[in-house]
Amino acid sequence: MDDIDLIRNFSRTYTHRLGLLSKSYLGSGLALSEARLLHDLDRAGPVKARELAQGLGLDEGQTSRILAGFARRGWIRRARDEADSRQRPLHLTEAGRAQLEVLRLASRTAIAEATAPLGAAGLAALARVLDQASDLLRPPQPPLLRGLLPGDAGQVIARHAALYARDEGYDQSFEALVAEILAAFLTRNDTTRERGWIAQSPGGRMLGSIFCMAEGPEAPQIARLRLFLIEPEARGTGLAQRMIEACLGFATAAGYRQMLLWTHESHQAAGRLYARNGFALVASSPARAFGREVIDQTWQRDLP
Amino acid sequence: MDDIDLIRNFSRTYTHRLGLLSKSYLGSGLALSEARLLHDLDRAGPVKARELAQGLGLDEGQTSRILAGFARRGWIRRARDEADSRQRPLHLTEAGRAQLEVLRLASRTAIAEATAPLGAAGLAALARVLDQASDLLRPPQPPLLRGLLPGDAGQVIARHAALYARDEGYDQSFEALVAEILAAFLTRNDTTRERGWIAQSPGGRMLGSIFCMAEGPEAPQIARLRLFLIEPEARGTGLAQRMIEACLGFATAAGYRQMLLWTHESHQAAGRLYARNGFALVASSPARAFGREVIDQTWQRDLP
DNA sequence: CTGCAATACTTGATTTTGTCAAGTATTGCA
DNA sequence: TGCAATACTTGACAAAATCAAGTATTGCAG
Repeated sequence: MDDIDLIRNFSRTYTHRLGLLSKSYLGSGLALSEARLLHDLDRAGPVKARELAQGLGLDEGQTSRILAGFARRGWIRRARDEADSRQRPLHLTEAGRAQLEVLRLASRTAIAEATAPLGAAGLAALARVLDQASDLLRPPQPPLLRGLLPGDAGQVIARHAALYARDEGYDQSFEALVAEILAAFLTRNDTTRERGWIAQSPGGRMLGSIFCMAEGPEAPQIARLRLFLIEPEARGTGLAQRMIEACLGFATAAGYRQMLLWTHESHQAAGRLYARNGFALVASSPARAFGREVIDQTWQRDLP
Repeated sequence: MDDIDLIRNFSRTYTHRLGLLSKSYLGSGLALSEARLLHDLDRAGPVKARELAQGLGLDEGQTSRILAGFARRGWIRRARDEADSRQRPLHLTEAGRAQLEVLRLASRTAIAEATAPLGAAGLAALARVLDQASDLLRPPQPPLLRGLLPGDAGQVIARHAALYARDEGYDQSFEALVAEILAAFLTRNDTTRERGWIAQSPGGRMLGSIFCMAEGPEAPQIARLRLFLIEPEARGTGLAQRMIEACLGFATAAGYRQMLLWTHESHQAAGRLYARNGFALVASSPARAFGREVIDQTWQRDLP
């Protein structure tokens, strides 16, 4: 079962269990197309009929008839455009908004009934998962950089372990190492000298992580960039650059004079990124780590 | 935005971006209902028309007409039931299966086109997320207990941290502690004396965890049950009992004579579970931990 | 400034699909 | 034996979608 079959499979399960996709609106006397149209009318400014039709993939003729019905029922006002009187910019009236609320309640009831067997916790889990799907389906928005919340460290560990196991064949000792690094970071809790960032999509999916950590009490002027990871689907979007800038900026402000980082030769895209940001390769040595032969690299740059 | 609004929101986004729910089948000349019906006909044994109609929420009359069309095109055979000649048990023919494959390819192409803007990694992420949703929507299947895979330890940490922060207000020192415990467990990698189990749904969602760990070299006969957590939506299903049995069974087989565990007074359901499984409360003391006042409990039982 | 293509929407004709109610044949059972 | 229930079909109709042609208006090339 590949990715596309999984999606097909979901579509079937979903329409089966939540048949409301096509019917729930009958309770309020509106057809699905009418409901979708009414929903799309709910904007700040005026809308053009053609835009609506194209946005929903509806026939223009059908759209025209449905809109006529809305106007008859007083749900929309059709103005006349001063500059171009072919257009009839549409506005939802108060009555239209009220109808939209009726619709919303009907659809909520239908969903609540259809998901009743899941229980409250199951519903919450479903909502969380579907919200992530919505987030993926939306046109990509610039990610947010934020500090760590409960559970983030665990997720950073999980994603490091899963991706490095898949792409590099690392064994579980790598997951142990990452867990140790993060456990120590959280325990020190030195918020003035150390910081972690999570990149997240507007919908809350974790897209990556980066950490600035102190090298240690014996080298107070040296910071280390660690646990820099970006999810595959967020690579090549300029996010990496933003994250590294946040990290360098913090390290500089915190008074460090130098930053180190450790990576592997095989991460070539990462290497180019470090080079572009003023890092230089200062050491390189073959090593056996996490069940694999790798070539360790140490990069370094001075901070302003 | 509550759970139900998130689901509503997903429905809209999904139908908008993957409008194929209603149309893609036109490429193959079949209406949505026809496609769904054909799909549901694909079973080992014979099917009754009424079952199909009810399963899909279709009108029986409509179903009858569509099935007549299928028979005309040679996609199904309508037998006559020996015992009850009112029924006409349905079988998909080879031609019917071929048509189903045509449909499958058309729908795959449509999904591939609609998801093209996501890229391969985005598609994989979407498929992973929607597969979890399918899993939640399916009637619950008995969970699986399995060993740890890469990323599991991280997820165990994340879920402990997130749930205890939400329900008990624990701060990040708790996440650090869990990460430390797991890092040490993975590093020891003592597979004969220690083991962790992940409970997962058939679709792969993590539903819980439990670990049997050695108390330490100074007490070789004592095992400790740790990191026992069950996701809210999987509570009250008997899963906890299965997990504790797996853990006790392993500890006994590994030669331990006694098992300890540590919990808090506020976890009353857990306390009852431990009592039912032969544990006795041996110590109880107020403590300040993870930013909260709690009452620590130690439970203990002998192993056979 | 004229005429023709393009735009924004409407209307009509037709097909497709869904719905409701009545119809046939058969079974089970009091 | 007869009557309700079951399994499916058919007819009549309504709703929705589709295709094509229609009106009014605008923009712009010549």
